[in-house]
Amino acid sequence: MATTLGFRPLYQQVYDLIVSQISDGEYRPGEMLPSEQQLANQLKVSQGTVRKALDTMTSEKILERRQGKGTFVATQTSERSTLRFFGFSDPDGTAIMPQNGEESIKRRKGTAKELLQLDTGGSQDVYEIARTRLIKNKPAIIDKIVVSAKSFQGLTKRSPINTALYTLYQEKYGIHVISTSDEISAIIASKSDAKKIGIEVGAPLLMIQRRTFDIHKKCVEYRTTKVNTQGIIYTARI
Amino acid sequence: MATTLGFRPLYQQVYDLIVSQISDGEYRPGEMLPSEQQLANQLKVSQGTVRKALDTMTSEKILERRQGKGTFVATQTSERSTLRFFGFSDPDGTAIMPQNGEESIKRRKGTAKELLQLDTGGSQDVYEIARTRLIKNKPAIIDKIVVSAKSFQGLTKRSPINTALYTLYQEKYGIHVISTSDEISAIIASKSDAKKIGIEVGAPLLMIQRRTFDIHKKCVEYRTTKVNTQGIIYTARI
DNA sequence: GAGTGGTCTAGACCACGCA
DNA sequence: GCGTGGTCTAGACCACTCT
Repeated sequence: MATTLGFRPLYQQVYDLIVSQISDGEYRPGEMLPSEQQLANQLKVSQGTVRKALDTMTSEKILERRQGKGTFVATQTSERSTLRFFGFSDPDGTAIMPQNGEESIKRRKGTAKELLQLDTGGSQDVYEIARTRLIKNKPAIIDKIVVSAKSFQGLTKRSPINTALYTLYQEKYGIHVISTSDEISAIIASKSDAKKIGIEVGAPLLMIQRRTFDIHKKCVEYRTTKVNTQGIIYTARI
Repeated sequence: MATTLGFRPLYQQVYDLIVSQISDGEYRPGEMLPSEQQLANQLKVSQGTVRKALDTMTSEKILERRQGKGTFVATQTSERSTLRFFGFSDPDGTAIMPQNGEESIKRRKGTAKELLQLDTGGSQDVYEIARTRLIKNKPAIIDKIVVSAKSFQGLTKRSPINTALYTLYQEKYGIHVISTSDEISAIIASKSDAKKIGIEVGAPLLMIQRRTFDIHKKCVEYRTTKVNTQGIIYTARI
């Protein structure tokens, strides 16, 4: 069955296998997986063991299960991808979907800090996406997004990026985002910040430094977001 | 076993029962629950069904299970209670534990907004705890904490509060905190803010408006925290 | 009616903690 | 060595979806 050393429970082995099949593209987003019974037969384990693996993946939002239909690889719809972890809302609580504004992408050497945060797999080059985003048609958010150039070949050619970024990562680069970690602070708008989103120098901005992790717990994106929180609220739920 | 209408799965009924026993004080924090087998016999369900309920409660941090020992009602240690949901850290990532500074508690009528957010059960009175907290012996955090007076009888007499608040809620008022929801924005320090934590008027502050929920998903606390993020970072993980 | 996931059971064996 | 939780199995029946 397994050597005692380095033993992993069967259901975790099943979990690992299916995760790697998803990240290898054997099962694509939206696609239906074989039924529990079929998987159990293929893998020579009981249905209960398969279920435990699938249930874990469901709670991690990697899969979606629908009674009477089947088990599906989760898709990142554009709404979900932005709001999935943390999102913006009106003071009255209704969710806000920022629209994309100006955007530029360039390739450059990563700074020491960026390479420390990102899991580049040895490569030194990164893409930097700079963009503004609009709330109610007014610029309110400044994003600087850094990703490994190695993992995102040809990203500059995709500009302007019209879909949500996490959707792009998934569909074009096979990167399945499952978690984020945010560091949040308050800063004063610099001259260039103020110009980009039409506020005075010295106005308060929320700064969010986010690391984004894929299905393998690898850090695939390092993002700095600055938000003018006049009339907007950043929400975190747990 | 159950009428088709209003049916709840057995494991959810078990879950509900144990949750209410914990909140009624039949099982106290730190106490050991009966074994799976004993519970199964008492409740006339299979061990697997009990396990599913206990596993859910474990993932919600209501219980802790230790192989070979037993299942225990979770306790809020003072470190965990502050850092459990979101916490403060140095720019280099090490966690910071703020110390309590000045504190005052008063009883008053709740504002419309507070009564809307809080689950007061009809009562109009609230306690407001105003306090500052120190980072590296310097005032850096301003808290305003509002709770229902009905649920927290005699709170003024407990001042100054030396333990972590969530620990107090649990030990003295039988309120078991299990989740929070934060709204975050950036503001400019007012004159009174500036005075309290020794910064200039107009400096940027992070403002966190938090609702805290107990084991019954009831909102038991509405808290406004203002943080001077010079040299401190507020961290959120998901 | 056939196929899917959802619930529930009964029983086996393993790994851990402790006396 | 005993009691605990952790893993795994095999099989039953239910509820939902689609044809």
